[in-house]
Amino acid sequence: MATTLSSRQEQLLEALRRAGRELSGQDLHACLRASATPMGLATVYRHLRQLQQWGRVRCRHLPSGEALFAPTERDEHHLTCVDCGQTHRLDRCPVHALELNDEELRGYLPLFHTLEFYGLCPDCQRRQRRSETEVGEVAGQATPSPSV
Amino acid sequence: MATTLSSRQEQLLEALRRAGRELSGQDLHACLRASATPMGLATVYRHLRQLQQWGRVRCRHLPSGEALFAPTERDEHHLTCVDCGQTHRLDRCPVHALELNDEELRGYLPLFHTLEFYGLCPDCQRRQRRSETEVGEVAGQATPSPSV
DNA sequence: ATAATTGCAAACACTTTGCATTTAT
DNA sequence: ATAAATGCAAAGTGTTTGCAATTAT
Repeated sequence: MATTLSSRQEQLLEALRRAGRELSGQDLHACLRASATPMGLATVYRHLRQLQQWGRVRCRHLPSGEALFAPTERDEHHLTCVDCGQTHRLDRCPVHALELNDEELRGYLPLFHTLEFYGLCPDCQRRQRRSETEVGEVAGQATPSPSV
Repeated sequence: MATTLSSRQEQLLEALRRAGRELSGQDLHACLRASATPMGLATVYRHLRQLQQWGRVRCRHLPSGEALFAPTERDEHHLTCVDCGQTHRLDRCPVHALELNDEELRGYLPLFHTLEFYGLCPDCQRRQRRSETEVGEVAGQATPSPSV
């Protein structure tokens, strides 16, 4: 496993740790362009990719497509509204207890996982309910099964 | 919950069901441009977004950034190599038994979740091991904790 | 007649790449 | 002296948007 990080890579990882929240590539660039050793956008992305391949950085995408990065050493799981995109961090990870068996692992060396819950936030539920009655919704279909 | 799908939306959903695997927006466009009622790329994306907001379609992104869509009625979870991007579908979902408590749910109406495991596939493990000894790796760091 | 849907092409945002320059070995 | 890392700007990719034309109500 590639292990010795370059100073640039340490710099990126440190920025992610300091931020305490997920950052986009552009965020990181903005962060680091101001630093003592400014980093160009291309370099940010080049190292992010490498760090991802080494399993040191994870990346998730919002419904909007925006990619957010975080160090894998920090567990990050979320509850996201499929409508407005608002997300909340989950404090506990319901998967910790779970394991994949050998057959499922297919020889993979597990590094990390992501668990994202999607639903409708209260506001969007209200908004959708409102617009339905306005439009005079007809053909009722079963409420989406709340089997998270 | 918006429920009455337009014929275009049905068409998209049907294509995703028929495919039996995740498709990209471009895939869908390719699929449907040939159909009896060809669909433009913009329309594909417009409806995909709507279907996502309604919780009928889920989307995940490969490490490459490519977005893949599937109907939410089909459970799709994966094991992905962070290095080469190869992914395998998981047959069972280890999360089914789990639930979020009310406090965690924050009033959300749960629609679906995604659970993605990331690691190194056997090939990439070998390749990395090889290149390390070649280069003469020094500063050893703990193997990434296999806590999936 | 009015409103909603569509396709096309242009616009867009984010990411990657080519290449000349700089920095490290 | 040789190789690796960097920044810049250009190119690329997938997705979104503006708008005029079409279709449905």
